[in-house]
Amino acid sequence: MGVTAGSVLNRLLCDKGHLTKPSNPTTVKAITSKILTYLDSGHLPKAVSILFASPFPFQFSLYAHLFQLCSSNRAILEVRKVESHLVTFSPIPPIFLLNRAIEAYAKCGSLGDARELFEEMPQRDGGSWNALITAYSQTGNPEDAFGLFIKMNRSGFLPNEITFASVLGSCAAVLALWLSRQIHAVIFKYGFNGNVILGSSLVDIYGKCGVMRDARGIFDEIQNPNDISWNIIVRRYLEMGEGKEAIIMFFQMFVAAVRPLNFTFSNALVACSSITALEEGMQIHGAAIKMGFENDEVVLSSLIDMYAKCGELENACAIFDQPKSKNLISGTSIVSGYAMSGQTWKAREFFNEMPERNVVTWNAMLAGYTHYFQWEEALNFIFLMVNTTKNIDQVTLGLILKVCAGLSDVEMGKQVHGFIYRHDFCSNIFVGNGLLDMYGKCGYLKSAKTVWFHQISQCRDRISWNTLLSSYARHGRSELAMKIFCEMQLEETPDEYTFAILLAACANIFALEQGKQIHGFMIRNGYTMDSVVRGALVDMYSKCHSIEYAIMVFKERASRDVILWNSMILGCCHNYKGREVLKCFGLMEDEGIKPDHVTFRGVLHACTYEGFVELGRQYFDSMTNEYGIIPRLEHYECMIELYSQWAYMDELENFVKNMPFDPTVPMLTRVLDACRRHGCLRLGQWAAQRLNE
DNA sequence: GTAGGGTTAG
Repeated sequence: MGVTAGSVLNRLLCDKGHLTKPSNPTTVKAITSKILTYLDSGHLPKAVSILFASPFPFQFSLYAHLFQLCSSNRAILEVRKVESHLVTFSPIPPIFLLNRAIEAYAKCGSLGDARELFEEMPQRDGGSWNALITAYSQTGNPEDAFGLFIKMNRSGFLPNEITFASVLGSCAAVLALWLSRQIHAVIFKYGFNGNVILGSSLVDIYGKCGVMRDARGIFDEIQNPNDISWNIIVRRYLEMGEGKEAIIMFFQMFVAAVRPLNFTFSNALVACSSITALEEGMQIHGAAIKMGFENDEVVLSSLIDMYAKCGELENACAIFDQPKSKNLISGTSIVSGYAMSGQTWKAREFFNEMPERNVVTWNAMLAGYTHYFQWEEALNFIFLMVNTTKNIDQVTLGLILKVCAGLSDVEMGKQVHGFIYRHDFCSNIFVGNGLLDMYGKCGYLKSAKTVWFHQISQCRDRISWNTLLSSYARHGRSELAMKIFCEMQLEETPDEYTFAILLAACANIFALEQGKQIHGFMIRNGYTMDSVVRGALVDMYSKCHSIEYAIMVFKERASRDVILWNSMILGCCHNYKGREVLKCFGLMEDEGIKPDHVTFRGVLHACTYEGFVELGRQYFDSMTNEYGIIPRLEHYECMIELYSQWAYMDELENFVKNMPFDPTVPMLTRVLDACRRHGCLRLGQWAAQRLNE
């Protein structure tokens, strides 16, 4: 251990004999210039080591300079030497220099030295308090910083801007909203409310605490918000899920003529991805180039990710091909972009050619396979991953569990469970919920319950409850689901997702009364009926053959997206109201809503019920020709059903023999059945032969 | 001379 601040100071105070020595200008001057030479060549320890060659004090500015250099170099031993020289040879060291020493100790990570020097100082000023409060605040000791702040006030020192900034920093670290509001009031009282830094800090805290209205109010009152202030407000909107507002504020920066930081560009671009605002993203791209960010690695990576997430893979790749763009992060963005747009094959090709990958890259690829239900590929990839890299984290485990659930492979799920147990991922809520979901989807409700009580009982959240509910609902245990819902309300507020699960549970067992009760509960408790919930309601009412109620919910509000239209269309299908389906399809188009593959499933079903064979064929053709939707397996199944049921045997034969893929077993069975019923030998023989193959 | 934000990918 070196000499601590306090002990040197004590020696100084007890033994003042050598303090009366006169200074020697020539010695001091010579050593100063030697020290400066060392500093110029970057030799801080050497410079400090010759301090004691002079038994006289140096100019104060030299000490200040040395403390600053020690801080940036984290050179604790040198701080001690400089302080030692200062207090040994200056009769009364100026307070500001000792404050610098406190700051230097703190920057070097030694709160002990900082505190000791503070305690032993013969005299303190407000700056000394500030230095120590900042020291505690910046080293992650917010409680101590608050304590010192109170002590400072009691000792009769008035806090200034610096004090408030430090204390607010601690408030932000522990989200102390209530304390922040009080300090906000005091700041106002002292007239510091025009201060940009304090204003920005308050915006930061209110934003972090989720009260964006207050945050925005303060932001609007800052007279000249600077780049950091703008960065904070954009970032906070983004974090609160208000991507649109974040982008609006970003463009406001240009009106205010403040040059954005590269991080602000990055935040704004993430905001664009979050709401797939490609148009705005491209404008930001243009602005970035105009303002000279075309070689900024952070901005380039963010641009690549924005284009990839918005489905513009060509643009993303074009930027990636620029020399400054190629790195692990942007490469991972490309993999993720291809994977999550369904082009898993391209993603894999790119993945295989990457010079380096990390766990995020691997997860991005795996997420693509799971998202598109490519279980076989996912499984092979998992084996490759386990054999290639030791890096598996909670995201990987969550995805692997998703694969187990998708394949209903509970044996593999149990093995993963063992791995989770052995590698101490048990306390991770993300993994815990994944386990719960896996057992639930595999129908192992008992195991799900064990996970529930023994693994996540301490840390369960709303997602855990929803997962448990949906595993009971999926297996027709509706009454139990309702009971669990009652328990849930004791510790979590249900969300829209909860109700969608419950309504689906009711629909599955045709529990109209309970469905109505949930509907009423939501209305009484002021839940927003978003399109997911309205879809679940339409679905429940139509499955329970209360089509009038379904229509009522459907017509309630004007905003209807494709999902809600689909719910209504499938609801009509359930009630064998084929003509209504086709009517809906027309109205939907009038509203400007583009039909998707689910819509066409409903439409083709409707044509089957009503016997509109020719119309059904026209709709099927229009999918590719007019709407750009590639027919899926289920649409081919619908057409086979349509022709089979209405005995259009020539059309059936032509259709089934010209599909772009081999007919599946259920398809051939259906064809064979139709041939038997309508006496079509040739096609029947063909189907039987294909079945035997 | 002391004070604030942020690190893009799953």
